[in-house]
Amino acid sequence: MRPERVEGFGFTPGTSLPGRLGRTGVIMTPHGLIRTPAFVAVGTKATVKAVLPESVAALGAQAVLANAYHLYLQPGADVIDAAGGLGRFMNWPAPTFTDSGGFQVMSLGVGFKKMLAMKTDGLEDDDVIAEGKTRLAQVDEDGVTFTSYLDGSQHRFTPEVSMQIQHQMGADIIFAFDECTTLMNTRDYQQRSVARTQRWAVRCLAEHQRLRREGKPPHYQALFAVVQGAQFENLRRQAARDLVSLTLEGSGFDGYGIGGALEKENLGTIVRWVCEELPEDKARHLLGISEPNDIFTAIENGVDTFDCVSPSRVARNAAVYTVRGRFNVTAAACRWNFSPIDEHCDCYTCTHYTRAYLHHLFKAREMLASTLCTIHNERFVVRLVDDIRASIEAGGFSEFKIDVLSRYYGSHSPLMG
RNA sequence: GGCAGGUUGCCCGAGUGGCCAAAGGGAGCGGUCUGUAAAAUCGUCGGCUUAGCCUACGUUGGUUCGAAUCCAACACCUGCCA
Repeated sequence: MRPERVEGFGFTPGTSLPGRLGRTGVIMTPHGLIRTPAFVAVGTKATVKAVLPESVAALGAQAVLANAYHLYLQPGADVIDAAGGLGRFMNWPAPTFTDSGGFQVMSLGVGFKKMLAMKTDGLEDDDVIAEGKTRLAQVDEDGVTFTSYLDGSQHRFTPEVSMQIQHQMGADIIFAFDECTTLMNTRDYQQRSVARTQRWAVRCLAEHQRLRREGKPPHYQALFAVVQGAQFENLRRQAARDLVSLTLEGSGFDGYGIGGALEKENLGTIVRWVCEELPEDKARHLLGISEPNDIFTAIENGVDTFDCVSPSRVARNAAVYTVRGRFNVTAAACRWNFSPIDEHCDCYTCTHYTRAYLHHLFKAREMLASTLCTIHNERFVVRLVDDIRASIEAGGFSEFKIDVLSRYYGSHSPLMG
């Protein structure tokens, strides 16, 4: 597929969901269009793990999101710059995003998921760290000190550094450097953190504009601010309003990201609070979401694009999506099952391989297992979002949502074929 | 023929009188994963009527309150000597 070449950047809303914030639209980037809602595949280290770019394109992904922190550590933003930018470097001709490293403030700072599910009572914010983990990120007002997970060396990220790195790597859409907090942090900390993320946003915008003015930009890079505020309505709304009203030299952010601690039950509510404050003519990206129910919830509450590591990570660990729910192909029930993962799926994997074969590949620890299951899972999510877009345009979103979710979360086991 | 070492749960392998249904791996079985320190990680893993009982550490017999652990014989396996 040849991406359409466009000069600037922009977002044009299309069909709206009656009475709701959800809509279709088109994001224009120098490397082509993104028809929204859209799922953006994650390729943290400039590769969607285990899959060729041609396959990523073939499964319908419109854009790829890489990570500034990871690529800064390895191979270095200068290498990517010399290669002609992120897209050229990784042989991905379509639109690209880079995340700022803000998520790593949390993931390297406190550890991960187990922690997020734990009780927070009696813990000071500084105690919030996973057992047995070493804190690899330390936040202060000016920025973050990272300890490289690769070699232990110390690195300093500030809003300015993140902008410089992301400009050097040249993705079409870049994110402001934010602090991603967890649900475990106290309300007081969340409040101080959002305020700091706002101050960082100002610095990001200023540095972004300076770099655009003084640098030699290969093309227009769009800067998205990130709305934080955890589960608190006033923090979320205020954060969104502050970012929307922020302009320097007459221009502000090109779009908005929604990030941070999201209670699963309140995902829709939180997204709605934020999107109600955001202008209609700017794109909204929800960071890190991909479960089917979350996708519907996010879209109907105003999100245009989102990304998530889950489809690919889970695929490498043998879990696959079907219209009737998720299952692990390592399950014994797959050993003699010669049907595809999902009869309804049109992906390369489902049209060529059986559950029994994938089961075998995982048991034998063959790399192709990861490749094939990633192709399937990414296709599953991309297609779901494509179908949601079509249902909005056709006026049948609600029916489609009920239909999909009742089958996906219904009692029929996907292992039964 | 002689001397020495060995035989442990599906597999490998610790354990040399009670805290041993037996460490640790692996396999098997099941789960988890939401801006990727992830080809990671957790649980389970003899049976049952499961705070208890039964069956188990090559086989048979013995010592002992008590044996995978000590003794004897036998069966196989591995070295070295003839």
